[in-house]
This record gives sequence, C-alpha cells and structure tokens, in this order.
Amino acid sequence: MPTIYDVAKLSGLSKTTVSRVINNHSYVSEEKKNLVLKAMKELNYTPNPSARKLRGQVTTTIGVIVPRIVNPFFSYLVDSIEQVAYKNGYHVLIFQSNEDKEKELVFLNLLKTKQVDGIIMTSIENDWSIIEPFTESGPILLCNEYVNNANVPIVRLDQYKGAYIGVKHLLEKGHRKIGYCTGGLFAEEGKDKDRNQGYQKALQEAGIEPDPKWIFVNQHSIEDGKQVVKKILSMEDRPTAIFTGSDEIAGGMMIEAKECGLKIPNDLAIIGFDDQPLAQMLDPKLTTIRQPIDQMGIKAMETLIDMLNDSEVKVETFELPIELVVRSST
Amino acid sequence: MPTIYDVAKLSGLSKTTVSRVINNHSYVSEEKKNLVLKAMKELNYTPNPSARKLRGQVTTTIGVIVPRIVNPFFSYLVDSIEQVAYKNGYHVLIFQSNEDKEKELVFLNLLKTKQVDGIIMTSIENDWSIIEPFTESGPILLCNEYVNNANVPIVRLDQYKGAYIGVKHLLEKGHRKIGYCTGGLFAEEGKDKDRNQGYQKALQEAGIEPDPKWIFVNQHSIEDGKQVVKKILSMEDRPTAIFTGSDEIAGGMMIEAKECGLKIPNDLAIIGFDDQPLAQMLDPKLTTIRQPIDQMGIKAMETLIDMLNDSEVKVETFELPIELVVRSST
DNA sequence: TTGTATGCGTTATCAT
DNA sequence: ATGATAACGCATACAA
Repeated sequence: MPTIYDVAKLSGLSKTTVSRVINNHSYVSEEKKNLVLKAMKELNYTPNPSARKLRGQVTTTIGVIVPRIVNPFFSYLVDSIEQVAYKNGYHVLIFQSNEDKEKELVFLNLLKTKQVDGIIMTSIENDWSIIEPFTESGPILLCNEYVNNANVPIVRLDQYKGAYIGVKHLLEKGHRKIGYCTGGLFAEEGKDKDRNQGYQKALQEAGIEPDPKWIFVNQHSIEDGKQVVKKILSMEDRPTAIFTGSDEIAGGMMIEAKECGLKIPNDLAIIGFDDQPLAQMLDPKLTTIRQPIDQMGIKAMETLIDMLNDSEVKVETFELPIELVVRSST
Repeated sequence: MPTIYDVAKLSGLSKTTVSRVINNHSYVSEEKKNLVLKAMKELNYTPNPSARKLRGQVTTTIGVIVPRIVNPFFSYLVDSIEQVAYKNGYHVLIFQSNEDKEKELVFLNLLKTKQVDGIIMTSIENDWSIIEPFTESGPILLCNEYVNNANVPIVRLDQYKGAYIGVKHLLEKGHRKIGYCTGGLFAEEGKDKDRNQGYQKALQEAGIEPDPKWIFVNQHSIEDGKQVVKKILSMEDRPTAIFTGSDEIAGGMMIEAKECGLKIPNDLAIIGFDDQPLAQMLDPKLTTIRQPIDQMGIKAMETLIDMLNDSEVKVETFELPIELVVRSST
C-alpha cells in the first residue's frame, strides 16, 4: 500500500503539499498539483480512511441500524437510504441488531469512536435514556420507529392513520367483528403503539368495543399468520375480518385459509400492511396499507446530511402520509 | 471520548498495561488488571477502531458485496453470513454494487486500505484481471457468482444441476415446448452460464432443440414476468412450460396469466427458482428450485475466517447441492 | 511484571 | 506557495 509519503517522494514534494491536493486546498500551483496527481495515479494511491478518521476528519460514512435485513420493509428502506448517501459521497454501513440490545449498543459505539459520522436508527431496542448519551458523539436520527421523549429529528410514517383507514375500510364493507394482529403488544407504549390507537379509534367511532380474544400480539411471520387462522377457526364466535400487521402475516393467513376451505374475502376479509411486491401476487390480491418507504429513506438521509453539515438543524418530526390500496381480499 | 491514556491515568498505570489488559496479554497482575477494568468501566471506555486499524491490527470487519440488498436471495445470504460473522467476533459491512463497476472497485479498495480484513463477493462486475490484484491486500472469496480462472476459494451452488433437474421435471410431465428465462444473456460465459447449459443439456438428452424465440434474456422483475406472458400470448406457436430464473419472475407470470385467463399449470406450467417465502403463497403454489442459501453463507464465512487465521488455506471450490421442490404450478 | 518510546498515515499549525 | 512538525489513539519492541 502506497502512502502519502510515497506520493510525496515520487512527485518530489512534501506530504503537506500532497495532502493539500487531496483535500482540494488552495495555494497549490497548477504545476505541482499535476505532479502530485500524476504520482497518485502512478502509484494507484488511495488515502487510508483509518488514518483520516483517527486524525479527526469526516469519515463520510453513516450507519443504519435495522432489526433484520431480510425483512423487505427494511431492505427497501436501506436501499433508498443508500442511494441518497452514495450520491452525496457517503458510504453506508448496515447493521443488523436482530432486536438485540447488546448489538445495538455495539453499533452505537461506532459513533463514539468516529467510525461513522452519524447513525439512522430504524428500530429501537434500548431505553432512550441509554441511547441518548450517544447523541453527544454525533447526529442520530430516528426513522420509522420513534420515542416520544427523544430530542432528535424523527422521520416516520403516520401509522395511526394507517391502521385507522384500514379498519375504517373494513367497517365500510359492513364488518363489525374485526380482529387485529400486531407485531408488538397491544399496549399504550412501545412497538406499534400508534397502530393500536388507530384501530381502537376507528372501532370506537363506530361504537364497537374491541374484543380481546380477536387481538393477536407478537405476530411477525408467515407461520404466525397460519396459526392465527387456526385459532380463529377454533373459536365459537369468529371475526369476519382481520387487520394484520404485515403482508407476510396476511399471506400466511391466506395459505391456511385456503387449506381449510375458507373463502376470502367472503368468509374472512384480510387486510395487510406494507404493500410489498407479494401483495399483488397473492390470490385474491391483497388489500393493504402502502407505506412510502422510499420517501422515508430519502427524507431521513437528507435530513441526516443536513445535520452533518450544520449542527444547528432544527429538531423536527416528519410524518409521511400512508395510503390504503384496495384490492380483492376485502 | 476517553482514550487509553485516560484509562491509564485514572488507574494510575501506564498505557502499555492498559493495552495489555484490553488485548488479554499475559504478565499482568490480577490486581492491576482489576484496576484497569474498573477504570475502563468508569470512563465507559471503548478502544478506537481507527487507531487499531492504523496500527496494523486486525479490523475484525469483513465486507460483503452484493448487487442489490432488496433482492431476497441476497438479503438472506447476507443474513446467514452475518450470523456466522457475529458469532466469531466479526462485523459485516454490506456493500451494494448496484451492478456498477466503479462502485465495486470503491469497495475493493477498502481491503487495500485495511478497512476490512477480507471480502466476500457475491457478484462480479469487473473483469477478473482487474479484481485479482486486490487479493494481495487480503483474502477475497467468491460466493454464488464465480469465474473460472480465479485463484481464490469459491463457494457456490450447482446451478447447472438446478436448471437440469427443473427442465427434466417438465419433460417428465410431458412437456416438449419448454421456454426459458434468464437474468443474464443466453451465452457460454457470464451470468447464469451454468443454468443455460443445464437447460440445454436436459433438452438435448430428450432430443429437443431449444427454440430461440422461447428464450427470454435479461429477465429480473415481477414486471418482466408479466411481459413474458404477454409475449407468449402473442405467439402462434406457444411454449407449454417455462423455466424461470427466479420466483419473482414466476410470480409476475402468474399474475398476468390469471389476468389473461390462462390456467396454471394446464395452459402453462411454470417453475421458479429460489424457493422464496412467496413461492408457497402463490396460487397455485409454485414448483421451484430450492437453493441452500443459508448453508452457502455459512460455508463462505467459515472459509473466509479460515483464510483470515491461516493464510495457507487451500484454494478450493465448494459446490453445494440444489433441489427441486414440486408444488402445484407444474 | 511494568513502563518508555516509537510509528502506523493523515491533516492542521506554524514557519518560511 | 511550500514545507517541517505535532497530534490523533493504539500496540509493540525494547528497557528496566
């Protein structure tokens, strides 16, 4: 590996001058500049990022923490973040937390040690009180998941409205017995809190009391979806429609429903969440909630870049719209 | 940010001793060791990776280059690589090349500059002659995609057999007019070369000459799948079965086929590739080729770790088996 | 068993 | 306009 010193030697100049050329500083004559450029090319020289980082410079690297990259929601989110980042000369390090608190902290530490300039968190495992101190080491932005007491910019979707319009849609279709799947718990705080409220609000407006036995918590996978249908079938009093937390769960439910001879949407209406590619491939095509994932990623990365360039960026929350896509499963 | 020096000061010892404790060296008395540990904890100290890298130590970071992370094949591959890596104390940097030569080189450069200890390439954009020099800077392993003249370990799937058994299956079902979709070109070399040969071989054994008009190149997306069906429908002489390059294309074909009133598998048999979750959610459920993605990722990462620990690892090619999953689309 | 001194590659400060 | 030098945080050769 050639170093800046090798370039200096070859071009017959000093390290300083070479450094000036690299960083586009002024006061370098055109002549010497070309000399340096030539030497750099000849040696196939690349500055050592570790050294630059150590020296306290920008790393032009940002980190994105996701729970699991195999979840299409997050892979698409990362993709859009990465596009914007690359255009602006940033690298993206992708970290999978696997919903593990320890791992999340390991990643946040990279901010402290100047491995990354900033971090976008798309999920939150630790208490905010634990995460908060890291904001002193560099900008942190919350994207998708959020906490109320965080003093950092937040880019998120209007999950409340997502659930609200979904359930509303089911009500308009004449359903009164509407079940609900959530990836979290059915609680006031924590994961999916906003969706929970949207669901309740819609029902409440229709004068309906949510039935606890139709509420399924901690649902994530295709397999979970299958189980939900089994559970429903074993009930005396069954829901006629289900609002799910993801297209995957909806897909799993469809598999099992067909297996059991249940007609969709007649016997059971299903509404998904995400509008993943598979939503239009399911049969019947899935009614679902579309989230502008790309826009969210773009807005998040752009905001982070603003924070990087100007430390006095206003702490704002951006709430992106969410929409209902009506297909044939409802 | 506390440094090793701060820890030394607080514990009343020297930087050296602290360093010894950090790196678990011998010849440190239990007493002083505890002193150091206590100071580290108190200061919430984390060693600065940039400094360590600069000093020439291991980075405990490896890079994985993928074309696009939103492609489930690659997100699952990355996931399994990451699991193994994390267990062995390695971080994984995920790089999206977007099939861009320049970007690929940017990433390979991280090896030269000691940003990563090694690299797993799951795709190859540049000529091998361009990539080859980078092997001097650290171990490179080819996973999934490969080139014949590469002098590095390769972990890949038996794509030839994948296509062969798929087409064979269609032949056994009585099909004689078998179309083919590929993500690359239908060529001797380059992307999907092995699959191409498997397809041809199976046909040839049945005494059938591939019909060029039923061969669709550069097919990737759901949309591509839809187009394929449209093209087929416009033909006088239509294929009765299609071997596709991915479950997504197969899914796209199914959407369009239903749209056009084509019955699957009666009017058109479809076979996918990958056995993604969606394969079992399609209706009819998709016959497809299952690839042991997890195993491939595990084997790749384990091999890379071997290379990292012992520079004299034998250069081998590991070919993993691939299997046919018969469902209802054929 | 512990400490001192040096250098990794880079950039910023201060001379010239 | 250019160069010498210090400093970033760490790990190691060498000394004690």
